[in-house]
Amino acid sequence: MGRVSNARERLLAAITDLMWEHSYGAATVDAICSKAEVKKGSFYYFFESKSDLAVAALSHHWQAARQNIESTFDESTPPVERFLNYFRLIYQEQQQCMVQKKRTLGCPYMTVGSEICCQDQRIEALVRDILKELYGHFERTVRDVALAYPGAINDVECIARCLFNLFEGALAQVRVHDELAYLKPLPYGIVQLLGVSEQITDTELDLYIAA
Amino acid sequence: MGRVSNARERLLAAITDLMWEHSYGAATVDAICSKAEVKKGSFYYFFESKSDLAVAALSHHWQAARQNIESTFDESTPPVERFLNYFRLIYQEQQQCMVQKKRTLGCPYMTVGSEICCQDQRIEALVRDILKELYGHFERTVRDVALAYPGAINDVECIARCLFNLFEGALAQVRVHDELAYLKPLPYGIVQLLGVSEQITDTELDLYIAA
DNA sequence: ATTGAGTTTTACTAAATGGTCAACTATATT
DNA sequence: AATATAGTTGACCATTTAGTAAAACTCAAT
Repeated sequence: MGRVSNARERLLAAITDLMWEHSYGAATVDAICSKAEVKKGSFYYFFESKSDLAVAALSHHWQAARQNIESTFDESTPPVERFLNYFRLIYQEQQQCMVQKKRTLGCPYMTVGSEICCQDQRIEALVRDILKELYGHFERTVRDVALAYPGAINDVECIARCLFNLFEGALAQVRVHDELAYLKPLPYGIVQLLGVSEQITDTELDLYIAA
Repeated sequence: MGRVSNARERLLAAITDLMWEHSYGAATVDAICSKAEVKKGSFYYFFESKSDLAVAALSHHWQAARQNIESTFDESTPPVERFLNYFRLIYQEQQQCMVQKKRTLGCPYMTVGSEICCQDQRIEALVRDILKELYGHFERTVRDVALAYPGAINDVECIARCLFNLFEGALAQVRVHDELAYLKPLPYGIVQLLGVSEQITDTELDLYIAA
């Protein structure tokens, strides 16, 4: 009973956009409300605080992204390809930002996490969990590469962390410079770090970069 | 004539600390003033605006860091060692943060840049310039590695960008997780990306990681 | 000791901030 | 049609925000 509303969803979308396009600090309650076309009273009907909304929004965003990521890192795909496909996913996401927001935006979790990590403990904890879960896919996949190409990798965790850093670093660069091109070196870096550069031809790799 | 004052320097130090330890948004004029023990009137005597102070502070911080970085990347050092020494520099800096600020803080330029890149054009432009200058050292050094180990590297720029991403990614992780350990995989990643892992023994590498 | 530039201080503003509340409205169920 | 319930509204509040104005003070050189 009572009336129904999608204001909650509009608020989640609004703060996600504002945090990603600008920053958590720049996403004021007024700005969120006007973007979501929701009055402030309704804001506080659905959420206890701005920090609360941010947690819900990041969580929601991650839930949505998860499906895509899980299928990308599915074990049915050969492990090196999983990373190259994940690269393509990232590349396309940033391309879409370019079209929709006229800007590249980088990784929303890392961006918000880096801004907020000394301010809001709940957001900090959530971002850490998200990044750890994402990293988990990296480590598992590197382990599969180690099985597929014996001798190529001697320290799985070390290589997995390097790959993760490579991705996050590239996304940070892309955001700051607003330049998609900063992603292009990734496929080369991936095969080099995985020690499989001899197993994969340059033309195979170019398919991913051109994407 | 007139008196001399170090209030300007105290303000530079205060905003640098606040931006790095928290964020640009969290560094309010009042917070800066109280940290610097300077009254607001004096603030606006020395700087036109908060954004002005931020530009001056980042610039000042970079000028100070530059000397250390330039000597680390000096051509008198063998090129692979330059990267490993730069890693050590970074590691020690973060270690120092841990002692002085009870927290790791990551890369101040990337952190501020990522927060502010869609808000303040002057800060954005400055951060881009700083990051580009730092990247320049990477590219030059990779070029020297390519000369020293012929055949190891076929695309200098690509590898240089990957190394830079690796560093910045690791620093972002270190900041978000407040964990120095996230830096440890870097030396392995460096030699792997440079394709010189066969030229360098694991024990040699461990010297850098243990540092 | 006077000068005058350099610096500090206090008190102020106008706008923006996060947040509250009681009254109101729409709607699904009975 | 009545009613309970879910959602909406706009006016309001205290606080914090960046920034201003100008008087008061301090010190080095004359």
